[in-house]
Amino acid sequence: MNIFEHYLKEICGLVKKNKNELKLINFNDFKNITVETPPSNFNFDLSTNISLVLGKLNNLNPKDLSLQIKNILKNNINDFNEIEIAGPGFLNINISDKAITSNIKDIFKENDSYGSLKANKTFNIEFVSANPTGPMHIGHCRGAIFGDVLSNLLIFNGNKVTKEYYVNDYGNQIKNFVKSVYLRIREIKDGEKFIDDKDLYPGEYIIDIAKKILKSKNYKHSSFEKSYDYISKQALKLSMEIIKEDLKKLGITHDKFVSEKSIVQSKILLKAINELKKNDFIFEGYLDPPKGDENKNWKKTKKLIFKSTLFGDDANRALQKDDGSWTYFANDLAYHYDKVSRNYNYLINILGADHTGYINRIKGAVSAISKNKTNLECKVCQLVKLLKKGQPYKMSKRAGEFISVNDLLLEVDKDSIRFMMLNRSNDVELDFDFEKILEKSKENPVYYVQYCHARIQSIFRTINYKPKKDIKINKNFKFNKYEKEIIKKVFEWPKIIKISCSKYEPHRIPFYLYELSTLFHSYWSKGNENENFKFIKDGKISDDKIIIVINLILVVLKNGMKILNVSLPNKM
RNA sequence: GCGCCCUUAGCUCAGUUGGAUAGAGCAUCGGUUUUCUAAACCGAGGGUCGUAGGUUCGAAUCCUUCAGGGCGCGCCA
Repeated sequence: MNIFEHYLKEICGLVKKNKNELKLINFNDFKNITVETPPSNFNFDLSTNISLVLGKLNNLNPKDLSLQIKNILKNNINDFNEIEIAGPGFLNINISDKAITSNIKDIFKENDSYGSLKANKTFNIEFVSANPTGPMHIGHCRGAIFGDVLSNLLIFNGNKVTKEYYVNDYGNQIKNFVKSVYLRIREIKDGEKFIDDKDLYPGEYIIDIAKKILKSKNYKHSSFEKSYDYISKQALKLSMEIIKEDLKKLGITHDKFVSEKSIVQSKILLKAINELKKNDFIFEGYLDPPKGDENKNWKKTKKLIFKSTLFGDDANRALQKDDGSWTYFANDLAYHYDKVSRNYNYLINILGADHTGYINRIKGAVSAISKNKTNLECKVCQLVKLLKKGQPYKMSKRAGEFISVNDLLLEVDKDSIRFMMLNRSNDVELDFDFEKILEKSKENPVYYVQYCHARIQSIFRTINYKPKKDIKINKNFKFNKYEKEIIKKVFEWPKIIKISCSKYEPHRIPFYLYELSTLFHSYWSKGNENENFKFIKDGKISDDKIIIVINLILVVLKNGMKILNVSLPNKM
């Protein structure tokens, strides 16, 4: 039930039916014609630009056209009460109280699916994919929550979503990680002091992993080379457990974990390379040395190269290293080959800002693999600036001085973190302020929205109301202007879902919920100014339509917070 | 040098995929509680939407120029 689309259809249908009378020839499939809420200073429910768009298309004066359309609408759509022509030719419309109650009924009927468009597509969303070399830090957190909520959003909208984690358990960083664990084991067992090297991981958690490995029966203390296989297997397992634990605490789960190592060791990589070779997307040749700096390690060697410039990348990209082994990109290309073969309608990757430069080549790879059939969308989350006492915190996983998710959760609850991380567009940097997030006030949006729910539950407790599935609506309800504002806001919910889904922008949901909460708090407070607006009198609800309005708010609040996976406490 | 993102009120940011007089929060100033939760509400002031052009009935939104800030430009992952 999206009332805007519902009335848009009705209006367009009527206009088309009366095209001769209106002297309309061109329609252009009613493109660009909208029905929306007019600016608040106009006291109307709906507004359409139909005369402006069709007027231009047919070379007619929009105001004259408006006048004619107005008459047609008035005579044919019972739901419309008052219609006004405004500005350059907008039609502003008030809908009848009867129509409002009928629309409300539909919302209650849909209840926990109100807003869903029942899209029924399949998505694969890859997110987090933090290297299993240590716990998650606050920077990973944003992308993790973004990906999780985007998934929930698309699921709510009727799609099937696979939430996927690509485990980078292969390559030099892993070797260094394993070496770090080994050196810590030596330190514990043989008293050899751990010497920090810029390539190694000095963090405390490495010691914990080392201790755990030492405890296991199967560990045999030996040289690095001899113990490598066992340590790497165990260390990676333990490390992934740490990450999964962090994710769990944040309320995030994945459906599928794909190991880079397994991709490399399988035949997928060669299959992908061969197919791209066949289609002339790969050649054997030489690359220019990297621009800018004089790279002393540069060797000109012949290798396989992907033609990513065909897809708008700055340069073609190497698939093999100097020694003939595969590059990270080659592995990732194979991984995406696998994803494409799984036949999703849409692939989405959630990346950190430091991976922006990687987008063109991987999108190019997917285009080449799928022959342009599969679209990969990469959503970039900009940096999180961690502030504490006004001072920015620097995070570096390498140095072992990062703020881990675990540290963060000791001070801030999961709900606040989730809400805060989404309370910005992914395209802008996010200030994450330790002080602010602990505040219990309007400045902290999560409390404000939760408080709205707590107040509603408090009303229900006071009047001893048990939420029912069938909510009775009296057809003769006349809603006042405060109530109408709330109802109109609730009517807009499906539009929020639609645009959030189509643009992959979950941040619109917390903003919307905050605005809705503002309307509720304001409505509630009317009773402070005027006794007649009090919700409760002598332990009973003062007016039945209040039950309707707050139940409406509840429908959207619950649906919205379920998507965010943020709790709605009954008491605060 | 190149690519991506950002630039909207003093500060932090929204802005319904081109609509009408550009909106919130914080901060500032002034009000509201013998009361259903004041973790709240009401009011006031505050704007050349970075700059300069262009597209059109109409631009914060689309195109181009320039400026400022962030991130990235490996045969690392």
